[in-house]
Amino acid sequence: MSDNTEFVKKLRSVGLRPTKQRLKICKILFDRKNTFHFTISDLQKIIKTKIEEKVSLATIYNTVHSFKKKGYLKEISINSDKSYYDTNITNHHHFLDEETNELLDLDDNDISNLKIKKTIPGKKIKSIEVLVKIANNN
Amino acid sequence: MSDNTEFVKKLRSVGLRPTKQRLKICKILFDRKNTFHFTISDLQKIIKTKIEEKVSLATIYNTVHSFKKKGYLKEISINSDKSYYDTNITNHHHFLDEETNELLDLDDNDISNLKIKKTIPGKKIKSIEVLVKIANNN
DNA sequence: TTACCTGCAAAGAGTTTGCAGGTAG
DNA sequence: CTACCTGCAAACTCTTTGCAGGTAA
Repeated sequence: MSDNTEFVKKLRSVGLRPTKQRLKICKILFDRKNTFHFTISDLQKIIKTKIEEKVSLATIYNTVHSFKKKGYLKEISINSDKSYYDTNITNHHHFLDEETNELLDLDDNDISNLKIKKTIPGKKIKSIEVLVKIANNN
Repeated sequence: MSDNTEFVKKLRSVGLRPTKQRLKICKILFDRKNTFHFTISDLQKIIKTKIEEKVSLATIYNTVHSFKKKGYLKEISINSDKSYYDTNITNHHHFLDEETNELLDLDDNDISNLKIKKTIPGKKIKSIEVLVKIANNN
């Protein structure tokens, strides 16, 4: 937390200079126990609320994109007007609550051994993402 | 084809009047053997190319949304700047080729019996969508 | 000092909406 | 005739880009 060394290393490893704006973004994204699902505007609101200083949209996009490229953030495949990101970069899937639009993690082993039986010549599988849409039980 | 009766019925069943613009959209969407994955702008281009007459964007959006609401089209969950739709409304999944950005159908039984072991109290599963990202084999 | 970064504002892309004239029933 | 529909353009939202001043190394 007060130890920014880890965040400085993280930023350098993606080729970004550790500026104070980026360190704040790091703190919000990575200084937490639980998985965090967010959109860019969620992140912007949190920065505005929790932190005395403003960080411009351009900087937020740029930083999030760099983390995503390096694999420190995952982009979640749901159809939405916005892009959703996830700080949980392990192999896992999602519930999407259609009522509240909330995302919930679904562990890889909460799914019976998922296997794709069809193959495409000359192509290999890069990732498998499962989205389970849920709604109220009535 | 020359028999529009089916399309007229389809349009009425979603609460839309069978206008000539909408019948053209129907012809493109539903008068085909194979599944059709498209974006609104794909559809617009096809209309412009194959059909002598112009159909406005507003009409295309409105018609596609009505079909989707009624379940005659499925929206595919991928993260993209655009929305993708699918004329295959059976239970199935997709390959997404990361090289070409093309979508390919993946039959439900091309996936080993998919089962979600985790449940959320008070919620039930509405749908399960699997997206398999593929890329060149090198 | 140099290369990179920031904030701002403008520009882009996809989608939605308001409205005046047109058409199905 | 009435309600609904069409095309157009403007408006909106999210995202990207250009640029002038600022900062890390």
